Amino acid sequence: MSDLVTRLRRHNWRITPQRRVIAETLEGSHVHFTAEQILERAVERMPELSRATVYNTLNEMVALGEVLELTFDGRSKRYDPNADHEHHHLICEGCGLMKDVHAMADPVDWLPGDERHGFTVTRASIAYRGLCPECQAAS
Amino acid sequence: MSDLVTRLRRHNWRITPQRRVIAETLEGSHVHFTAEQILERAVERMPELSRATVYNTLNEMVALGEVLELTFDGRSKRYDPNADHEHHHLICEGCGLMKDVHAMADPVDWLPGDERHGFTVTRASIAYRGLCPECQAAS
DNA sequence: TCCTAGCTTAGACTAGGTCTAAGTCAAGAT
DNA sequence: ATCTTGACTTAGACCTAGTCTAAGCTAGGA
Ligand SMILES: [Mn+2]
Ligand SMILES: [Mn+2]
Ligand SMILES: [Zn+2]
Ligand SMILES: [Zn+2]
Repeated sequence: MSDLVTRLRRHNWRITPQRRVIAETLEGSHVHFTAEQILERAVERMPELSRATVYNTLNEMVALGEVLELTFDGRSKRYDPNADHEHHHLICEGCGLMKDVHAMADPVDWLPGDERHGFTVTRASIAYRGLCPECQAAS
Repeated sequence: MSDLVTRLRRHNWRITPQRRVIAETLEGSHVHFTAEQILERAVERMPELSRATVYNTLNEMVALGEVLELTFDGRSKRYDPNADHEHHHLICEGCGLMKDVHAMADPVDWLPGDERHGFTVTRASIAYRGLCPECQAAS
């Protein structure tokens, strides 16, 4: 019983076998998988699982606010089960490696009122970029 | 003579008629266009301009560091000629409207050393999200 | 003038993601 | 227990952003 499944259950959202496998595949990892990677892994446990269900399910979990959708490169979206812990990301520009990081301040507090253009600002995420140790050595 | 063209000239990079039209199309706007929008507009001035040249040219300007590539949604990339002024973005979750904003501090300073995982951190960008005045009224 | 490297082109191609139409399933009503 | 109905799943067609290819075009240097 994964923590993500527990959180999903609270939204009286039907936990079908397919949805459970997808959620457990996401939760089991400490990385940020693409939809295709999730399909690839989930299919090992449920071979008849379809691509459409993976995409539908991920989109629903994002809509419920229990999974984050990350789009740092222009390539595939990545899915992050860690939606209940505020955090940011550190991305290697060499190899794409992505780490969770925690900043010392909430960036929303650093946006002055006259820079808000009348918006209601609900959240902010920081993308830190640099080179990981391996890519530093390689260059 | 646009400011972006002036900056590009410094990299001894051939300013062909196509590249000039693309750069001026980008520069002339205060918004964040997609490649297709740039093609659409540039073609009004140079009808034989090709899609491939627009993509090649945008990628080169990004590689030169004179244009920023923004990927906030999982859809098309957006191009920002304002690469010489450090800034962040405020995005409406309702309609996608994107505004430039300036924070009161550099987020790199808020990332403690023990959160850097051995990376060299070179830059950080903040994506603020919320609802624009129009989308607030509509909801 | 000729050569060469770089630039541009049309259009084929790829990959990520969405949509459709048909079939399956499961919770609540009877 | 069976029925009903809406929700869920499926295969595969489809869409769109972006890349690649092969051929032709340019411009600057020898
Ligand atoms: Mn994360
Ligand atoms: Mn901008
Ligand atoms: Zn790296
Ligand atoms: Zn809006």
